[in-house]
Amino acid sequence: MARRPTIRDVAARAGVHPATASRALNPALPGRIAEATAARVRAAARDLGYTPDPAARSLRTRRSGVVGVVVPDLTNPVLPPIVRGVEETLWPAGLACLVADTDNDPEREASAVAELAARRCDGLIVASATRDSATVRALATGDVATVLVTRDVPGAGLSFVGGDDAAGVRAAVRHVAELGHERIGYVAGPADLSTTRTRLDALHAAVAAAPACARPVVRHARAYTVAAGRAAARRLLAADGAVSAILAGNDMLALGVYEALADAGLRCPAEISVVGHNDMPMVDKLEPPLTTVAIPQYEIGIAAARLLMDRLGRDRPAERRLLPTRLVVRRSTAPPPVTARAGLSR
Amino acid sequence: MARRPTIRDVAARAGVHPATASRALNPALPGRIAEATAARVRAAARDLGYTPDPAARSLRTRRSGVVGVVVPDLTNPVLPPIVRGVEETLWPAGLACLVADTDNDPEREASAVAELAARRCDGLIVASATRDSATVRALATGDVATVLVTRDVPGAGLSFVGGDDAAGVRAAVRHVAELGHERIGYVAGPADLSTTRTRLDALHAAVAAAPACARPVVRHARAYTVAAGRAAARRLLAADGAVSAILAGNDMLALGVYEALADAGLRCPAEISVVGHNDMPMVDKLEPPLTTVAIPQYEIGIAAARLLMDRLGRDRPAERRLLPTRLVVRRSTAPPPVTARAGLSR
DNA sequence: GGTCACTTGGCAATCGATTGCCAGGATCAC
DNA sequence: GTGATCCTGGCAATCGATTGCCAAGTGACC
Repeated sequence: MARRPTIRDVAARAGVHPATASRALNPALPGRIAEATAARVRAAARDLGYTPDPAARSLRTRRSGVVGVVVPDLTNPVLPPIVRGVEETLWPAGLACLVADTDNDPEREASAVAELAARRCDGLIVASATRDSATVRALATGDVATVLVTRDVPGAGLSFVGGDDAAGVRAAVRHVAELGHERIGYVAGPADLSTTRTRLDALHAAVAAAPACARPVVRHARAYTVAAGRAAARRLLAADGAVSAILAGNDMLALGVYEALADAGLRCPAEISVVGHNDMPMVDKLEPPLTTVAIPQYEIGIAAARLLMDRLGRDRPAERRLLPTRLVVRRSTAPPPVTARAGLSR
Repeated sequence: MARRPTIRDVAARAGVHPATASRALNPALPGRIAEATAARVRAAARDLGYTPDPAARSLRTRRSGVVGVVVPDLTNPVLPPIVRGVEETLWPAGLACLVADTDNDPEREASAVAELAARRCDGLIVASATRDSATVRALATGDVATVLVTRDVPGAGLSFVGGDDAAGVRAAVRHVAELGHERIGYVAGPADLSTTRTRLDALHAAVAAAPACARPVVRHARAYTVAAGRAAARRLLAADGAVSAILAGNDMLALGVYEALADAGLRCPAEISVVGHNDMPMVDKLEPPLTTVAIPQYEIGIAAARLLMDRLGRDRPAERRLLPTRLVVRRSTAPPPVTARAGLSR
């Protein structure tokens, strides 16, 4: 049966040396081969349906044309748009995406990165990093270009692309403050993620900047899940029954807050307002539709891929890019009740 | 700077020939090399941090250790769990996943498959196939092992893994029939997808088998999207104002049905019941929570990966596997209203 | 007419691992 | 003691594309 054509077959058909054929087919070598010859080679390649063997090519060139994408959990609705952005930017540049899921497990992250390195990926896009990930930190000194997405590792000196969470949180706080809320609760995510830290810091700063607002009441959830959000929101409500607005570290947690409110018999937004973060699909269809901070996931993916490509080959300094976020006001936020539950505890 | 160690370095350190080192490291060659020697080689490899160069290996072995995964749209919540299942099954077997998104575009599907073939993928998992996809049909005669997921190409002779949609639809019809619904509407997906056909055929059969039921009223949506579902549901309601239950080809369409009902001022489930298909994340949090047919997405991914691995190398006949589906009854279904809207048109 | 520069294309080495074949030595049986 | 058999490990070819170097050919210019 017909073996795949090689460059020698193409060369033979075009009546030239394989080296000539190789050069004729390489667009990076303009004018290196006479146009007439190059055209003959291209025609031969087309007739034969020739595609260069990537194994042979990368053996010689030391580049694989493959980028590893490490995600914490593809099932998390935030990630697919990012991966799509990455993938759609990389394909046209001749780069393919190897996707590895870590399930938020540091060990699996380590083995995924090791496996990806063993496969000689040209670059890595990592969305799974915890703030102290030794695995990721080690990448900074390695020879494979790396871009972090969404989750940063402070001080590691790696490039990073994410949404401008701080601005989003500021907008959210301003929004509820303008509605008249003075006692604000915050359900934060797990402390080992940079997103948690960024959002929490921004929250404190923004609340401090709102003259009428009391110090926010903060509780950490153990994970960015609905169940953890519910538990944290319960603890928060138990700690301070006077909060009239709860912001959540992300939409999953906000869903948990919804459940905790239902458990406590509190109506949203009549009695308590809720704000999420990320603008996951479908949160506009909840009851009530969730007010949340939208982050440009797809664009983040694109930007990460571009940044990575910039860094391939050349040795450029790490770069940080924050893309604009936007507060999407829906119906989970409203002015605080006049019959002041808040008043009780004053 | 230190170049990556090669098998020659390992061999030199262990005091053996590279060929011996290669064999010592190959677990498929048990006893080919004396255990003492093999241990020495393994130790050397470990000390040096040796990992074989995949390019060199696959150049020689003609296998890349890479599987292409072609999805129609990663953003569709049905797909991530499938991809995870595939990926988590393939990694431990030493296979990596190249993911390509086609955005439901036949041209992009064709170029993705071509690109994946050019990269010498060992196998392909395709979730994007339309019933008549020439691209996919051509894979049946090619030399790369292929497994279709979720969407089949009838008569192509390719392996297929999906949910048992027909059983799911039968259960859904039985459910609404038992609730007392007699006039059933169906918002079907686009006709060029096998899932649409399977589900629609099952619907007709199941309704015909329910003695009390009239012929179902069917309208096709142009795509599996909320907007298309809404438009189709409107047409359906306009065509027959007497339906008391609407089944949808998938949950996206069901969301569209919800919107169309809201537009028409009809309450669900009091006036009209709705059933979806797929059990997407979050549909349990809609108002009302959606009754739908759950398909085992993650398991489908796993099964597809297993099937593919079975077919790698050996030339096995195509195989079809349907995994059990399950009707999840929530609150979007209820008995039809007694004040018979239906009665009006009788 | 001669020299020089430039263009074009060929030669052969190279990337790193795998594997068919072979040889030396040990083991065993007769 | 001799021959057959097995075990172990080495030799070298091979996979297919790329690229540094070189040589032949072409044209220009003085």
